[in-house]
Amino acid sequence: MGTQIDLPLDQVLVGDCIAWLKHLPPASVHAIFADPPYNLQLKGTLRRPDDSLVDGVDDDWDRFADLGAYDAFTREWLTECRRVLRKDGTIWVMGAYHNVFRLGTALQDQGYWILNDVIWRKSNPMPNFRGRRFTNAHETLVWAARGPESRYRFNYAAMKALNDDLQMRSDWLIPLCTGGERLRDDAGAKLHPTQKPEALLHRVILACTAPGEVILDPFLGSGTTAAVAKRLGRRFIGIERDTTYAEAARARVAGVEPAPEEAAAALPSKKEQPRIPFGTLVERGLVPAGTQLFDRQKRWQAVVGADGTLRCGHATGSIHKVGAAVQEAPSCNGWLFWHIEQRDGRLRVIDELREDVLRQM
Amino acid sequence: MGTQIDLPLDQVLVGDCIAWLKHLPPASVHAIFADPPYNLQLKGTLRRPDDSLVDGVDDDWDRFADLGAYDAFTREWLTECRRVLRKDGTIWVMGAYHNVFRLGTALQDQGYWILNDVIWRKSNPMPNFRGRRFTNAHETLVWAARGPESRYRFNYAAMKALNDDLQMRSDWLIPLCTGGERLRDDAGAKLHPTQKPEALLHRVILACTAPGEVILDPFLGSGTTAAVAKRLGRRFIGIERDTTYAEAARARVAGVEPAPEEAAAALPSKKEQPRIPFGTLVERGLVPAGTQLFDRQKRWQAVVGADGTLRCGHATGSIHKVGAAVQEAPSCNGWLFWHIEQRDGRLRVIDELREDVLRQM
DNA sequence: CAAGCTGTTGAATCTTACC
DNA sequence: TGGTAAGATTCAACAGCTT
Repeated sequence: MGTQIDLPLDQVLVGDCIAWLKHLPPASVHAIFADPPYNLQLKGTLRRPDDSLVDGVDDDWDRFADLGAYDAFTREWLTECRRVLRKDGTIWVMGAYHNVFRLGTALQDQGYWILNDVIWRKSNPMPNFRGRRFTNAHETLVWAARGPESRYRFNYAAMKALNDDLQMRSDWLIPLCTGGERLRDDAGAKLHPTQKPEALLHRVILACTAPGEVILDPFLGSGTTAAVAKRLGRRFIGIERDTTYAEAARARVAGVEPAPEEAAAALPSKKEQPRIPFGTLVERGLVPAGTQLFDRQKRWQAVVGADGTLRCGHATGSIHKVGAAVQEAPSCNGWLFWHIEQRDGRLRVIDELREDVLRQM
Repeated sequence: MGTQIDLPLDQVLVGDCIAWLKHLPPASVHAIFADPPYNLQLKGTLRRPDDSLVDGVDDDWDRFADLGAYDAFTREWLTECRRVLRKDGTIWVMGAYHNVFRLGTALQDQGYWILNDVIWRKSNPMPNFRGRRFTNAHETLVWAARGPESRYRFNYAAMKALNDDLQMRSDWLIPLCTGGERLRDDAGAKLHPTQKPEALLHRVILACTAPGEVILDPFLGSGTTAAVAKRLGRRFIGIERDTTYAEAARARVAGVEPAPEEAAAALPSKKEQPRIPFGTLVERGLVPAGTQLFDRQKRWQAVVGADGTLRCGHATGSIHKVGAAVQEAPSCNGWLFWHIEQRDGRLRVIDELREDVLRQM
């Protein structure tokens, strides 16, 4: 523990993270959280359907000449991180599909031992405005030990408590950082383009550190890691090369009140009520494509498509839309309107099938 | 399309996938789904998937040699896949944290263009018995085009329909393959250690192929890809080196009943429907020359010319150009902006007239 | 005050057909 | 091949205002 005396604890260091890391003593921090540039490679502009402009990440710090340059940068800071990490420490590295495969490969190549890949599922992601891909609704965190033999810390009980006494899974549902939590400049614009939600860091820090231990963030940005660390009674070392961000992080941390020691345990988790689209019943074979559906009096019949749409004469669309169309009604709850014919000839309302699926989950 | 005659369609090919891929003509398949082995073995050879390797590591294994051998194998079959893939085709590659970073990096290095990483969230994952990690509750699918300029297929409307008229997200909740769907041997043991659920392949195939197109699976295993392809009216090519699995897959496919043709077709998007110029409505008398058009709030009005142009003050041109001009917007979809006044005085959007014409064709 | 309506926004690799 | 024009495309959360 003597080396900790030399550590710049609870400080925001301004400058290049690789240079700063080289100044830190070896095997000195218990955990690292790194949210490096993603190398998004955006081209042109993107507009929403209402013609408003999307404010994409086009900052200089996210531009690299090519994948090779990005890999070289990644391997350099990861090498220094591994030197600085204690033998029993763990590292979190975060990214999206643009860069996360480079990050994971570099971690493995350097001898880190991956423990989990954790999915941050965004409850409110930005949609895909042009309809050319799936909504990119998540980011990935790779959690790794220093090596395969590491006796790392995992606060299993705390994670289970945080998840209503169920084992914490590798997929986490957490909203974007918006509203009052989002730092803003004097003009009311977001201060940092990619500020992470405190809930995410709360879970990360609680999972792999004990109170008083040191967590290092080489890309501190707006200071979420430092703020949550202080609130949870951990020590932090933050490195940030942009002076504006670093200043904002310092001010933010200064305003944080550490939680009472006994309260640093758990926040209530929001229980998730899964929504079952009709298409799910089709995919799972409960209502195969081609099945005929009927209303209760068998006045109408419709055919199920592989994509979960119904077709009845000219009407095509969701179970609700087609139900409304055939009745010439303004709206219709298709779950209660449509039925399948069972083997014994009796009708069964499809809402009961949905309940079967819900029970399985 | 002539090359398709040479393709071994709807067959299960037994043998090494790289050798078989080299025999297939270039640019011949519309989509590829690959669920490769993620085991590494000593001396660089690979064996088939086996649950036992997750944590057990041999003492004398050389980590670099093993990762290198896995990478070499990955790059070899991905190279052949890229040759066989049509210019506008897409590939799905699936893995877990042990191997998916190698897969994604290899894809990018070979020029593939990642479109999404999709998370298969398991509703019923195996718990982590020792409580040393988060429950590993997901696997990752990487979806990629052949290159950044590819004009790939994405059945956006079908995916949206499958999800109750909300954009399909990158996280999919699907149960493990269990119960009656799981293939078993005579002793009742599972036939294949990693049989994928049909619901997963249903969504994959529906997202990126049209009926009649060809999907290739170089690691067919128990044949889920082939079975779902047949049921959805797609053609398949399956490669599997284990004769037991290959035989089981053949028998499984033979028992599959294809869905009716109209059910297998995905909901066509507007882009895929034949284009109706606005002038057609004028020609056919649905919107006679001289008709006045209004926006929804009747803030502007325009007069229809005999050539299908609009005139509104100084602005003259297509319905789109004039719509954009009066709003001073960068662009405008005139079909949804302009309305005609009906006899009862109510407004009707001209897009509905276009749909009437489409139905008559 | 509650309920409802409007406008804004978030790590974005976001079009295609025709000439 | 490139240039131009047609026309397709959004979800959840929050803030601020009206009813």
